[in-house]
Amino acid sequence: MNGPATPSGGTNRGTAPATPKGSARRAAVLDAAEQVLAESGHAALSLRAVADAVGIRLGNLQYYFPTRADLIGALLDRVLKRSLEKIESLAGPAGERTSPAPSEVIRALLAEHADRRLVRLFVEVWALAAADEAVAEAVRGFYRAYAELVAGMIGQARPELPEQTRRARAEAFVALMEGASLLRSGIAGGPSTALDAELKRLARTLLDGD
Amino acid sequence: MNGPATPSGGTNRGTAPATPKGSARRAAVLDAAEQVLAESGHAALSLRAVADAVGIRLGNLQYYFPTRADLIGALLDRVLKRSLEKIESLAGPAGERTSPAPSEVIRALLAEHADRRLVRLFVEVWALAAADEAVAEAVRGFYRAYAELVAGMIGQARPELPEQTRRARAEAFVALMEGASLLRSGIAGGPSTALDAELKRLARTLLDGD
DNA sequence: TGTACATCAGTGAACGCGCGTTCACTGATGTAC
DNA sequence: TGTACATCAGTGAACGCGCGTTCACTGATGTAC
Repeated sequence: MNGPATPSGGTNRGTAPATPKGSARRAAVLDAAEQVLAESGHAALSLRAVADAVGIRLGNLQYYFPTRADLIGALLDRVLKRSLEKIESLAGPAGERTSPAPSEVIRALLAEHADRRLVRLFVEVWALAAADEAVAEAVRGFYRAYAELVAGMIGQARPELPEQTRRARAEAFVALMEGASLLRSGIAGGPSTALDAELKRLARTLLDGD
Repeated sequence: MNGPATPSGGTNRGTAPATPKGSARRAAVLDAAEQVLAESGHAALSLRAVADAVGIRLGNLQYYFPTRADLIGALLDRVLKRSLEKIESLAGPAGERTSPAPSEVIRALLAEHADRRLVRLFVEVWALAAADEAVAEAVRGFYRAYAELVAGMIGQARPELPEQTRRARAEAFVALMEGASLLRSGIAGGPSTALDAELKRLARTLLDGD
């Protein structure tokens, strides 16, 4: 406690890591945080719990994420970015006509949230958004981009539809999928092949119907 | 601290109140807890915060709800019970043919979750369910009953449909409505009359279409 | 109408605990000369 | 190839705080006789 005087701590705390090891650690911390969030909810997402899960010390975790808000913010960014990339890879780039068939996209999206961990993660994200306007803005951005991609798909199948109709159908499609994730994941109901068939039928009429 | 010996505290702690005043207080506590949960999320739902909101002391609140789990459990029961009663009053009793027209039911349900406070409450309930299997069971029970009511309505409009189809359609209807609440409430998107129209169209095909 | 007593409702203080955050420090790694 | 130095990564302890819970107690209200 009475060693040589130092400047005010490290010089790079909380910024992007400059080293392979550093960025791997950072990713490992986010992985563990995701796990805790999906399994136990954000009330249980303490810095100590995450540090334990990674196997590092609290102070070390804070080298990467100085505050809890930093950790949650980075986690949120990564979850939304990853999910959007996944959807992009399923649907094809927004403006192009390289997409797979609608029924294939629907099947893939439904398969995506057979992953209960992912669904729970999103439910937590919704709850965070409900209580924090900054989070809500990020979440709305995600769903805007998601709907945009779906609207692009609809435009390929039914190019004569007016822009506004495509948009509305795309949003209804997203609503159906997100609601379905609740019903199919064990939170609000269990899996059911009859429901899946009905969802596919309905989703198809939204993508290329009428 | 050295007064006369007493038995182990009060005799009725945590059970149903026996007095008009008592049950009014109990309801006021639950009202305040709902408010805190909807506005700030369940991480902010502390016994002290609720007691402050009601204007009573912590110890007094604990006369009605000895533990946090008691409070959250009672809150959850009341929210689900109320919502189901509301849906019942909109759809008419399960077995009878006194229901209003499908389009009217859809309109009323969509109007219901124009109430952002209610939507946020449900998002918190989903998050609680995601992290607690006992809560999840109660939530699934609610959605089972909700879907049952919808299946009954479908049965009135399309009595020739097999039971399983009615059920699947009812679940898809519920999924659509719950997803729509996210998209329309500011959590995952904003209100849109074009989306509303699309949702109504889609919901009608589920209730009496084909 | 009065009195004794049980129950209901409410008070106030203390407890131990886990939390986010701050801080001084140390060891490992890279880089300039 | 060696050395000096800056930066990166990690350690360990302490802090003040709000939390759920426990507890002994008091005042208000109802009820039996």
